[in-house]
Amino acid sequence: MRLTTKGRYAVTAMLDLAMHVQHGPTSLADISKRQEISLSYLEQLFSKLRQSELVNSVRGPGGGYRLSRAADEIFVAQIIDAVNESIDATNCGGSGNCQKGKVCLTHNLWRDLSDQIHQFLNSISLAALMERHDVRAVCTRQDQDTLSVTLMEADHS
Amino acid sequence: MRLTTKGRYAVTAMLDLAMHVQHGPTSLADISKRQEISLSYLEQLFSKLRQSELVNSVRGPGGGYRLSRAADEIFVAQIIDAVNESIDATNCGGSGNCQKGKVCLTHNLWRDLSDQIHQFLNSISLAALMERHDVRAVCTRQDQDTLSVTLMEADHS
DNA sequence: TTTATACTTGACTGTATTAGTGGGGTATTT
DNA sequence: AAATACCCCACTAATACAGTCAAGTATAAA
Repeated sequence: MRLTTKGRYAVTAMLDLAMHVQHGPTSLADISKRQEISLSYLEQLFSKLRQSELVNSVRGPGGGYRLSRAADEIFVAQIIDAVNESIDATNCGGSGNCQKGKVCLTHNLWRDLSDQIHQFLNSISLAALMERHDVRAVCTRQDQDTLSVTLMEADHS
Repeated sequence: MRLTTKGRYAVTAMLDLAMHVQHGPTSLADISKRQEISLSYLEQLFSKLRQSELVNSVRGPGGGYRLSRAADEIFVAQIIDAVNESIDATNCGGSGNCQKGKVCLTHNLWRDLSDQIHQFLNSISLAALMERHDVRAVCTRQDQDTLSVTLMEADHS
């Protein structure tokens, strides 16, 4: 099992998308600035998120990505799954053939752990995250930070 | 966060140790046979388990390892910790400086997840695992398998 | 119709960690 | 003394992450 920057980036980006629905489609460039994630890397992640039908894309100027369904119908576990971070903690991938076709000594422990984590992450929707005060505060801060950066860039040109 | 073969091996080996206390110290060679873990790799893991004072070693013939305290005082989380598999799911290691010294958009989500996992793994002792029927069944199977292997080897010589 | 925007795809690279190997030790019992 | 088993260090192959680069295609606006 692995939970690394990859899955964290994916969830962060999806939450960013959810927090900016009111401005129409969100470009990866915007997400990249706000969340400080490499644009090219975001492209890879969104390719997978699109394949899993978690987002829709709109091409051309003013385009970007949109959530493919309501924020209360998208759960953290689905996002992590989409970018291929397995939540499974067993060695055998849950099949139970860890030792010569039979279960190993600790198979059920890892199965229980996997269930626990999955249950937790599957109980949290993007909508639930959006309602959190800490999330709203960070979002406001990020919007102001990137706004002032944009103004400074305009100033220089 | 990472939970791989490394942590699984460590827990499995510790449980094996716990299940064979009645025969005195358990050699790594025995664990290696029963659990199908490379002996050299086990040595590395037990070096760390020893540093964390989870096991004691007895040198010389008939020697091996022993749990350093009762099985109901050793918890799965401690074992995984001992071999350096971090249970922390945040990017910042829990410090909260993920984005320019402040928290990132999803920091608290990962903190909550880490708490959840830690709570779960810290609630399970080796003693609790030993009582499980599935664990006892696998243990019996392994003892018989390695016993017959030993007999066959004696037969050939 | 041109042009800029922004998505799309694929190949490629550096780095870190895991998982495992191998060889030399040292301590202790028989 | 010889066998056992811990102890320690250096090394390797494979894998996956994280990121880069480059060449496209689709579309809206000018």
